[in-house]
Amino acid sequence: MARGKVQMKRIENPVHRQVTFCKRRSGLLKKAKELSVLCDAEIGVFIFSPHGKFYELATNGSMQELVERYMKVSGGNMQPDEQAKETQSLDAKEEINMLKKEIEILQKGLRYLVGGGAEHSQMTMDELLMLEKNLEIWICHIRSKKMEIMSKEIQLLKNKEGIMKAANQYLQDKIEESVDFSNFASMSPYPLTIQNEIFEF
Amino acid sequence: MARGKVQMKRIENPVHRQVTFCKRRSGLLKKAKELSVLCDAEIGVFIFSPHGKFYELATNGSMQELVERYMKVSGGNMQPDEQAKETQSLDAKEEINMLKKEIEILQKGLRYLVGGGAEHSQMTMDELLMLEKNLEIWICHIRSKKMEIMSKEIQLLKNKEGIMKAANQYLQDKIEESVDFSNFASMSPYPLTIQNEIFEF
DNA sequence: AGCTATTCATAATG
DNA sequence: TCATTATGAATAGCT
Repeated sequence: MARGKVQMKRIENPVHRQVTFCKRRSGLLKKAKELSVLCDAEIGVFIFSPHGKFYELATNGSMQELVERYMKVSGGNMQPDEQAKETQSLDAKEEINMLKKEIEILQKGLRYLVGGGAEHSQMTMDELLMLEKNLEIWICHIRSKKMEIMSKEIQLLKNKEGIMKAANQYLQDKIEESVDFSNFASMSPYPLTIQNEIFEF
Repeated sequence: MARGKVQMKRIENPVHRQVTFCKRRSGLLKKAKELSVLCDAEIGVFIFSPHGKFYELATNGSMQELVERYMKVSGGNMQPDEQAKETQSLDAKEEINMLKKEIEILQKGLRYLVGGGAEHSQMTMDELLMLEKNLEIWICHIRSKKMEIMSKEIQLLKNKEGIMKAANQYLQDKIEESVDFSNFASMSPYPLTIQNEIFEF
């Protein structure tokens, strides 16, 4: 340009840089307008100054329209973030509805259950019957669970008993053996205390 | 420009227009790049040709970033739709979190109260006993509530019965009176049907 | 900000 | 589409 060609690199002198920014910015915007008018094109320009100031030109009046059009055109190229936000918005709504439904159900159940005396003052006879039935069912579940646990414990104890008996027999045999061998008959009368030490019950 | 000043209006000749569009477009993008480099600015340019073709320049590489930055900067001017979507997204997230928390609490309560059939697989015997006891207490509450309701209904019916009896008596007396007075003895045998019309049961 | 010398962009043309 | 060129436009450096 005039009075000396400029190097295509950042102007280090801040004053120069600022001045040039001003001048060229207006030049750019003017050129953009001209192109728009002459060639019937729609043009949008963003300019962010190094100091964060923002300038824009939108030849059709609304930058939003341009941005939206840009979104459409770049379409599939929509950045993951943006696209995510888009679908997320829908997902969120669905999720909220789901959660609300779930809460409603839970609350109904809780209200039903917890009501505990005062709450079911407004419940109808039918609702009370239903609730009673449900509670009875749950009690059945609980009792069967209890039975299950107890059965397991019984089985476990039976197994232990079997093992203990076998061990007991084994020890008794040994003692009898040793009595025969060394003639210490006084060691045999207490086999049951020995097994406890072995199996750590 | 060269060889004749141009009128600042749409170039009607389509060939000229297309040529000018090409040249000026590249010129504009060049200027934009220069401004960006010289002045350390970030610049984005959209160009939509009249035929729908799309050209863009983003000095920092990503038009998306610029668009997002534009969104931020234009902030308050953000179009209702966009802004709504934005806040909606945040609101939705918050709401989801709230709802999830609520569900968690409710589930905890329900799990504690109900055990829900399968849920108490990990419950201890003590917990099961506690739960069973609670459920039995609730059933008691419900049954007493049922009794209460039934008592009230019985009382109500008894009251009605009393009223009906009194009414019946009253009517019978009247009829007897009228029999005495007008000698229509045939009207007295059906006092019970009359009371139904009066009390609308 | 305004000026001017100079470079740049580009309209017209081949 | 590409190259050339004459000319208007843009602007760097200065005040």
